[in-house]
Amino acid sequence: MSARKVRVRFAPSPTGALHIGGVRTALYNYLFAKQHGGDMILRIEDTDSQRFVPGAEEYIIESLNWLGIKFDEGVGIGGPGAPYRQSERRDIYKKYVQQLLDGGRAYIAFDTPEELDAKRSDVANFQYDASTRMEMRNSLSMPKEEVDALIAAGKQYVVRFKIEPNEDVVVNDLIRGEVVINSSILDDKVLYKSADELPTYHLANIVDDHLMDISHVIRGEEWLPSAPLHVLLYRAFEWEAPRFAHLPLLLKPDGNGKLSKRDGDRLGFPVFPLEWKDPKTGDVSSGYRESGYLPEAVINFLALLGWNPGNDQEIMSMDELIQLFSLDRCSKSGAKFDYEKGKWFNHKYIQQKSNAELAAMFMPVLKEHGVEADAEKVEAIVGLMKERVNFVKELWDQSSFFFIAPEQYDEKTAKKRWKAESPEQMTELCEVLSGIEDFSAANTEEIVKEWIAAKEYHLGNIMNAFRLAVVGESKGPHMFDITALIGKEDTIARLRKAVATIK
RNA sequence: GGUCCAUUCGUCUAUCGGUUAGGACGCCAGAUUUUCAUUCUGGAAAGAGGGGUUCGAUUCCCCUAUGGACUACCA
Repeated sequence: MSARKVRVRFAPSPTGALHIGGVRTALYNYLFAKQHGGDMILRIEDTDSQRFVPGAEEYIIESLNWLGIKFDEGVGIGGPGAPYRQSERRDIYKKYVQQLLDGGRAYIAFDTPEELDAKRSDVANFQYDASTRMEMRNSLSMPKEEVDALIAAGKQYVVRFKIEPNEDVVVNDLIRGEVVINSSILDDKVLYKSADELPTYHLANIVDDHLMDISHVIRGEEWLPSAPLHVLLYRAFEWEAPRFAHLPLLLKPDGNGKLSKRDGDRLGFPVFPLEWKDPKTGDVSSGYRESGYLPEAVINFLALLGWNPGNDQEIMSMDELIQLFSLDRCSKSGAKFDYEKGKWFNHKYIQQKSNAELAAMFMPVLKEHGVEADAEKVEAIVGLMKERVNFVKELWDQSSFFFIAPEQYDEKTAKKRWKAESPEQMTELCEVLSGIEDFSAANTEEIVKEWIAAKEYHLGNIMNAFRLAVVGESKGPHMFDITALIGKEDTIARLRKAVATIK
């Protein structure tokens, strides 16, 4: 391998929200670049003016920013290769298109899209290539004067790459090894359209990767079939081609096929990093961020979908991933998207957060429920409850009773735990509690247990009824941790209310 | 239809010719617990099929099957 400096790019098209598979591609590029001390470039491939969606570019940048995937050069940052938006590079492409034309490696074609459609429905498996191009309307089949006249008359045309047939083109893929495709199955790809004076993806991509000195092209497997075309293009320009690595696809969790936005809607999980509102339809799609995912968890989860470090380690920070990542440990086959495992990763990362950090994230949720609580109390509660949840917002379901006294009591639990003697015992318990000075968990527990022992009550019966009265159902952490947090007054009030209410 | 890529527990995957085929998620069971969770322990669960090569194939080769991607003046 050449000693070229590692430079990779993530080159999305601003046609909508960034798909989670695209995020993974960006991540692998990033990990690879950083591991080799190389550069990561963000290029926006907006050569299709038809499909441009306003806001998409900003969305992409914000998403990657949230996830901690950083760029060294590109749109929004600048750099020696600027501009990084392909629509701003028209003149550059024109020059290279002309070079191909002058060298006889490409030609001008006048066939309209309608004519081609007609031809395709007419002739089965029609392909615009060496076997058919002389029958078409182009600068190869027509006299030069006619071509010039048509152009002078303002007739729209495209420039097609002239592919020589019957040649085995070898793509050396870092993940898949040698992939050989015969050039005869390739068509004379359109490289440039006079209508909008823009190149198509293939030309723009090759020119930019060359000009930006990209050393490795790491992209989705959907590009593998066109990789030979790209190799041929590099050869036509006499440029050194970058190394290629085609990543396996992210598949639907159930059934088969590529993971799509629809699957997320259908199965109820996000396929986009951030919430996205389609400017045309107004449809809103959920995002990982809004669903309560920690960026670290999304990164870790995605990293392991198609790659592994070769041992049993699963929890890895971005820095560790950068250390451990390698293209030759990427799998070749597609990975079904396992949303359940994603949740588990989030659970793991929540456990790693400090109580203060978690409390800060929980505060807005409390506010939504109309609860005002001081940070210290929330921190303590979060510390008690975090191991039970996958998401910060689940904290509310688990711990709302800390903030709001139960309005009603779970029927099943009441039936099972509230005995005939419970009202009397709970009233007695109120007396015991009211006499306690130090209401800390340890002290309260000691005194209450002494009382239970002295009275020879059944510990389980007392505690379960106590819990029902304070929490409203049969759940929650250690009882005395709860009472210490809600305080003596509230504890007693809840007990009295339960005695008056539960039958 | 054509071309290319792929194929180990339900899912993500380990294994670079010799293993009781390992781990994780999920699932089930048990233990712990004043409840619910958590946690811990255990369990069920896999080499698509057929041919070769080899003393020996999950591993290498071929065929078949299945899945996927691509096959635009989209990326």
